[in-house]
Amino acid sequence: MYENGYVPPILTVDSIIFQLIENTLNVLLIERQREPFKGYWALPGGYNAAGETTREAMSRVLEAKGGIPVSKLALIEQLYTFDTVARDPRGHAVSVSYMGLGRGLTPQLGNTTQHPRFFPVPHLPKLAYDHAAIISYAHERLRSKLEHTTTCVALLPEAFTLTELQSAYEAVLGHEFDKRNFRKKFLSLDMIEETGDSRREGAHRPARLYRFKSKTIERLVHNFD
Amino acid sequence: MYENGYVPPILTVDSIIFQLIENTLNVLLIERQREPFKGYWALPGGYNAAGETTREAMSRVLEAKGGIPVSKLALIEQLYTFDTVARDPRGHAVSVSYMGLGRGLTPQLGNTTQHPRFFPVPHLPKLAYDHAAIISYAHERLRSKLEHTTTCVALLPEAFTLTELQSAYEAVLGHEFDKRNFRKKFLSLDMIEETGDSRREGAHRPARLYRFKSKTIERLVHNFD
DNA sequence: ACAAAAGTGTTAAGAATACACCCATGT
DNA sequence: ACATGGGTGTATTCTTAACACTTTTGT
Repeated sequence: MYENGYVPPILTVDSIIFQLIENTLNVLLIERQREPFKGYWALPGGYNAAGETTREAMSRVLEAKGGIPVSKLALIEQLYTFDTVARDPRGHAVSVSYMGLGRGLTPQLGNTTQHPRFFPVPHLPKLAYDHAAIISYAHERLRSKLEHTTTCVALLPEAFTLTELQSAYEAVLGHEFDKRNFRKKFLSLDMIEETGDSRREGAHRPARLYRFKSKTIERLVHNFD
Repeated sequence: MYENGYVPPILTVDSIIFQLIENTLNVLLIERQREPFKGYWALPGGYNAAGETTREAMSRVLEAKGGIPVSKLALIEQLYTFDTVARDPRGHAVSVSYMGLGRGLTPQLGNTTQHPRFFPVPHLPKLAYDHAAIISYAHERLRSKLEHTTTCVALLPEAFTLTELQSAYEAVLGHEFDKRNFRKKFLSLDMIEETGDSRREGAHRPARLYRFKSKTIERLVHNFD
């Protein structure tokens, strides 16, 4: 295959796709149809063949097994490369993982038999391989991105209320904020603006809608934590 | 090689080794002996064969081409996986990069013909491939680690003066600190302690020596920047 | 005595925290 | 009229930033 005796290791990709559902952070999993870990849940992943970039492989695998077209994601970022032991029966493999963020994602089950589903991160099913560790690594990275940057553009709809914004932070960071302090601080960062509209829903005062001034992810002057 | 037609891409590893020399951040480079980029300087890197973890491959290559035994490094951390184009004449390759930190490192030229040398980051020679971009990515990561953690344990000797500590920060972050504020803040973090000794050198008052209370890298309560 | 780096405190401005009530709407 | 979530201000504490002189040593 390659001249002069060089044999590369098996290369795989994994995707960790997060979205918020009902103020909770959720992650996309598929059900393993085969041993090892038959009946366990796993991150959508698969082989990376020669001639394919890791990002291409990730897109292909995510769509084929996870039922999510990569074009629906608002952010994709390479996470870490794991030297996975025992992932492949053929031996040692190297796995490049990507984190993806979006909102309103629903897996298209069309041609997959892998039952892709979003699970709330606080209540994950039994996980194959070291995927529990990978998810918590990804969650940690997401936490850190939220603290330092405007990453939540990728988790929220274009127009959102301050309460939704605060809930997104609370869901990812796992603790609550004081409403007045949160609003004062976020508004002082000068990264969001009112759309002018408001949203009526339920028997209470309508909420003003905001949008991010920039759709790209920016570094914050003062961090949240 | 592998059954059922799967052919993995070429996998390589690269190492970005930093150390401080005379209050300047330096990086280890080797001179390319062959085309492409013959005569340019490059990060020590090489092939990762099947059956070898990326970290093992990185250790092997760093010692063979860079003349630095990995045991001399105080910290090794995976940095990023680049889908390198045109790194290998045989086509698309995937390269896992590692950042290493140490002090007092001197390349052992024994069996290498690659002239490994440390170059000050502000004055790099002409670089092969996209290695200039990789070095600045690594530098950015190092900056961020220094701001948030006690990563400079890996850059300083066990006992160091506060002036040395401050110089390390200044060399990596690229800007100066006020001496009184820096000392006050660092001491208030409660992560270093006096050794009890001091160091006389030159025609001036001797400097007290300090050590980190923990040799592992800890998160700081308040950041530097 | 002088040159050179080590060491040291105070003040002012800005940021973070703690905390409780009124507002606009639907039923 | 009441229930529901939206919206707002102040006082205190902590952190940061700006700033200059004295100490100890070697020559």
